[in-house]
Amino acid sequence: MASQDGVGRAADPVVRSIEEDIHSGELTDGQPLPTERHLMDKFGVSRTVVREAMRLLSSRGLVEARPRHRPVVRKPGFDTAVDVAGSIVSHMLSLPGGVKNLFDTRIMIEAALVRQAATHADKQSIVALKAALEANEAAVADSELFYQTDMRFHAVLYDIPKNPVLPAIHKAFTTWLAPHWSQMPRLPDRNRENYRAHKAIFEAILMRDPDSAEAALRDHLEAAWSQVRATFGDI
Amino acid sequence: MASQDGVGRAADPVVRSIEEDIHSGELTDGQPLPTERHLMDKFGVSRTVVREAMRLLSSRGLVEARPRHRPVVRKPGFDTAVDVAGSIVSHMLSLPGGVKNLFDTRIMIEAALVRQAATHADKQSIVALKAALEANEAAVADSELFYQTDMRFHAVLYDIPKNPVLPAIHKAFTTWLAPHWSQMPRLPDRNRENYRAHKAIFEAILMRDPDSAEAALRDHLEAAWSQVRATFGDI
DNA sequence: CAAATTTTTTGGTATGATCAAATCTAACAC
DNA sequence: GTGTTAGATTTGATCATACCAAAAAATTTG
Repeated sequence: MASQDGVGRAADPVVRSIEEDIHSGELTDGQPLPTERHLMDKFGVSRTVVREAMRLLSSRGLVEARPRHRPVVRKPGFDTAVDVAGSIVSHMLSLPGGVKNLFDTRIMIEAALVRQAATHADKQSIVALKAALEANEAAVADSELFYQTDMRFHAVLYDIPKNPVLPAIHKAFTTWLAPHWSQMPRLPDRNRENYRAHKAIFEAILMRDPDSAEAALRDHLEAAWSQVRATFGDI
Repeated sequence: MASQDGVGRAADPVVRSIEEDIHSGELTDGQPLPTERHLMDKFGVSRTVVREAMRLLSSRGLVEARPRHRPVVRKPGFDTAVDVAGSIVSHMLSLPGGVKNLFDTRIMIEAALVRQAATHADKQSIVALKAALEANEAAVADSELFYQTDMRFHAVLYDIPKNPVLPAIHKAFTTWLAPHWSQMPRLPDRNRENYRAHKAIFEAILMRDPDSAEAALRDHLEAAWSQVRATFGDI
């Protein structure tokens, strides 16, 4: 709830104006904003306020403010929201059970995805999934590459419904869970096991069998979780 | 992606320190932060930097900075992340298809939820769901109350897995989609129709039949979507 | 014309001042 | 003793100015 407190900040009008310009396309993606000194002229405020406005905009993901550079306009996508929420989530992941809760959510969503894939995936998606699976198989010996193809395989699942929200969710899961994953020991045996799990999922989708697909996916991710648990203990 | 650019901001150490204090419980929830002048003393930086740090913290949801008040520590929950991401998402919802994509995501997730409810819901959850359903029925004549009990019914679905991430997701959906929903005409007939849909979902869960539950839920939400569409046209 | 160098611009930070809202303090009435 | 209120003080918000170092632009140089 955005609680208004009677008085607004002086930076507010500046933010709103720039927000509108971005929204209306006046300021387009990648374009640098006017200089701070120019903006203080334009809005008749001090530089303090201009900088305050910049920071508000950047916290909303509308501009990207690299330290000593001109702020750059950035029209947000769903994944920008993930970026912004990231720092908060990472705080919560350190709470007891935080990672587990997030991982369970991932299992639930991917279970839904594979069901959807099994019932509705079009030919093109199946092809993409098959390609990802083969790349995964080819990478069994190279753990780093396997990690990437593993992520890619799951990413394809999120692409299947052709809903841009879902890839953003996938990005959220990977970036938020990665710290706990990337420290895990990588073993070819384990890679092979994971590849087989992917293959089982793929085949269930191919057979248009949502129940098997979901079961295979759950097996896979729950096994992955117990691996994590074995590595880190209770988290 | 948190792109590091060689040089860090001077506010960074301040942010990190306070972040840690909040995290470690040194600064507890609801407690006001030290004054700006005190902080500049403590960290040996100018007030500019202290204020910059405050802005960063508040953009991360770790402190709540009401305009003329002392910033207040706020230990973030998953729903804080929703708050922070909110302004971005609302920007994107105005893009063509934005609302539809979000709504489709909601359908997918709730479909997964009712499946889960049908297979794993414990007795207590069933009771809660039944209570929500009855409240919903009792409110058919009062559209405003019906709206609330409707939301409540769905909220119970998100509570069933006892995973705090899910209620946060529900909050996200409701707050982000509410603007489009709340303008809809409320009619007792429509309420009754929605109640019947809820009842069908509940009964399928009671029968431990995930397929029927999912089907009933999809019917329900897709009908709701076509109502929205009939009201607003293509969005 | 391209590369290196100088100049100008611009963002980051520090200081100090002013103002109004909050907060604290103390006098005061009941 | 308690609650209220007027006054003093603190404190956040904003402004103005200055300085520095990095970036960008302009200029010289090979």
